[in-house]
Amino acid sequence: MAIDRKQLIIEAATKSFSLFGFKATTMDQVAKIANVGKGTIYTFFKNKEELFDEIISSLISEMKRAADEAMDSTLSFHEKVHRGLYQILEFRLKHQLTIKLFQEEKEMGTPAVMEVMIKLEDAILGYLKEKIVAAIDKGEIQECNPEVTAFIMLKLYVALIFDWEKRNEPLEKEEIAKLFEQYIFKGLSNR
Amino acid sequence: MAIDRKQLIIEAATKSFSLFGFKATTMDQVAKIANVGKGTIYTFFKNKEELFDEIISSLISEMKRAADEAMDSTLSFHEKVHRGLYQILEFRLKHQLTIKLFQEEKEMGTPAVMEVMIKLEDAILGYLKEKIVAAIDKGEIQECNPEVTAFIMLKLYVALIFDWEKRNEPLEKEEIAKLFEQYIFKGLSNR
DNA sequence: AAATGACCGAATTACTCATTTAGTCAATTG
DNA sequence: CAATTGACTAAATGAGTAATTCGGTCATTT
Repeated sequence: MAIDRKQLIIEAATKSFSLFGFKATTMDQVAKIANVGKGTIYTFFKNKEELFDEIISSLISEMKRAADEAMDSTLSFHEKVHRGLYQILEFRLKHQLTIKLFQEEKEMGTPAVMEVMIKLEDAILGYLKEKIVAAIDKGEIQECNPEVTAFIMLKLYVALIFDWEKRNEPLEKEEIAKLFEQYIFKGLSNR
Repeated sequence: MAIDRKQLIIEAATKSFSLFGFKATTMDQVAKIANVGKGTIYTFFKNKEELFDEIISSLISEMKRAADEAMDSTLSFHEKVHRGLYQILEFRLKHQLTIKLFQEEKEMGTPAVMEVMIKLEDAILGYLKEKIVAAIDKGEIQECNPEVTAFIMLKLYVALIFDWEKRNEPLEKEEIAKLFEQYIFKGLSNR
């Protein structure tokens, strides 16, 4: 079969979004990098935003997979959540595309980027919520509101990883796990 | 004695900062509202920022006073922190000036405003830290790092009061107290 | 001595117009 | 003839610039 043009376009766009962000990426540029006529892009994607969305959807899958891989079923719930969340947030910290988008969100407030960041947060919250519900069912943790609990866990992690080091020495991964246990978990655990 | 020009200037500036924010407030405007020549302002304050700083310093005192008033010594540490923090954040939510500055911080990133918001956060953290150290000394709570604990408490409260309601029904004061107890306190308390 | 407001240079804003861009579609290709 | 293309268009952008505004000063007034 001939080269997969759709894949070429996705790869080109990913590269360009990672390098220049959403706004500064032009469709002409994507077409050029992909070695494809601009019109071809529009046979696969309705518009620039849809192309962007498709890329973000894969990113979300990739994140979930990374989080799942960081856990294993022998771990306690508390260790699972710590490793999963840490993995996701580290992913955010290391991945070119997420770094660029994070920056574009706060520096320029590009609407399409804002939207996508909400989607990303929702995906993380949904993922967390799933784990929490499962843990409640198994009696690993107390009854609690899964939405609020997921929200609090995420906020705490973001605060410890991103916000704390704005004004202090960064915390080690182990310290974060310990703090998480001390503040959240000892209050949640059945034992 | 004649009218207190310094006080007039402070009142005029507070009014204008509250109404238009820091950047959009002109010294001519402050002078006009205060019924004072512009030059007079500069006999009391080195520049616009110093005038702003003095106003913020009183604001911080006012906040601390409000927090202190919301507590009484018969309360448990957990109730004290809840009431104090809630008071401070509600203050932020209701006070014209803080609302305007909060908005100016994220929408325009005015440097002078950013600086002052850091100062405000530091004041809250310092205040909290004091209460935490006292509680540790009295054996009311476990040993813990007071800086990190203050930081986590503030972040949790801000998340529950400001961030949660961006995408959900606002939480009642009682719910917030309960969540705070459930997630933070049960893990901290000696009993 | 205290207060003032006209004045100044720097910074910001309003505006304009040439350029760029997202998306279309008639022509082209294999 | 289905897939691909890039010239084309209307809309958005932003560089350049003229005009205004602003923070701060200081000679004058009270």
